[in-house]
Amino acid sequence: MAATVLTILSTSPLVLNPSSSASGADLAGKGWKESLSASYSSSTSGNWSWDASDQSVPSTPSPPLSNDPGKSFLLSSQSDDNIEETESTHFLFEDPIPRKRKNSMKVMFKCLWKNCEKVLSTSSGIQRHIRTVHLGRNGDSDYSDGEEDFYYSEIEVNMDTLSEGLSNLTPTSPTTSGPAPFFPVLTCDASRSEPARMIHTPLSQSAPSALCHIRTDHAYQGPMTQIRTVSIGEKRQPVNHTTVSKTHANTTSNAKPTTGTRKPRGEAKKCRKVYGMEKRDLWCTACRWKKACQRFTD
DNA sequence: ACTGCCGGGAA
DNA sequence: TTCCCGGCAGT
Repeated sequence: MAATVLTILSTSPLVLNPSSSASGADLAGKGWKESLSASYSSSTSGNWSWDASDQSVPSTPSPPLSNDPGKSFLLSSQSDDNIEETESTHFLFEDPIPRKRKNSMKVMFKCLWKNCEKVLSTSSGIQRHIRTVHLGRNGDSDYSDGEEDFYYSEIEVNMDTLSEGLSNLTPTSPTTSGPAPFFPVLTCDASRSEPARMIHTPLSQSAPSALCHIRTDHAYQGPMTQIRTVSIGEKRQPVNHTTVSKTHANTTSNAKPTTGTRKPRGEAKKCRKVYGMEKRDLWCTACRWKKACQRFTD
């Protein structure tokens, strides 16, 4: 039974949903996921959850950018027939664990139950969700026989592309209008053949090239589930936007101990790396002279 | 090994 | 001033 469900889900998650527009509708009626994901941007915790089954159909065109967090919060607290939701909002404002900032990958837990692609931020949350909603167990008891493990998988969602949209305005293509035709600009549109899909969360909107990597840790789910290594978007270095705080911390704590002032080395690709030695004439002059790059500054 | 670039030198 | 490179340091 479980294997069947998993097989169906893992092989054709996209095929399932469009046909189930009716069953998706009652899920969509709750309208909580949008508000939650909307408030994601105002918080670092990222404990949002959304329903990935396609209710993003044009009939619910709620403008994703116009959500103001306050209203969203009201909405989400209003439709709280769900324990997970209150828990999510709880975490949203508590943020007990400082998350690693570095490459802002968020680990989420996705329910694999048929027609329920609920995503929660904690394993206990998803376990409880499965226990109560799908397995029909008592939600109060934390007793778990481990069966829930069959019905969810751990996924990683990359967030830094959110700021990548902003970085379009800034340095990658600087004022010198450097010829940067070598950037692999969005080579993977395959997974986005259906534009309407991407509308329903602000996350996916602001992060069009989000790298979404799904994996599972349950070996007994068989090889089928491992296929879900969907990489939406080119793995590009987020140029420039995270470096500021890092270098700042560096200079304040450690004021040039022994050697001279050596900059911590920015993480932006410079001319040499971008164009390569063979196209050295495309480098900026500074790079040609082995000076600090002027085109791709940090 | 590769990369970024400081320090210094030649033209 | 422009151009180049040795060599150091970070990755």
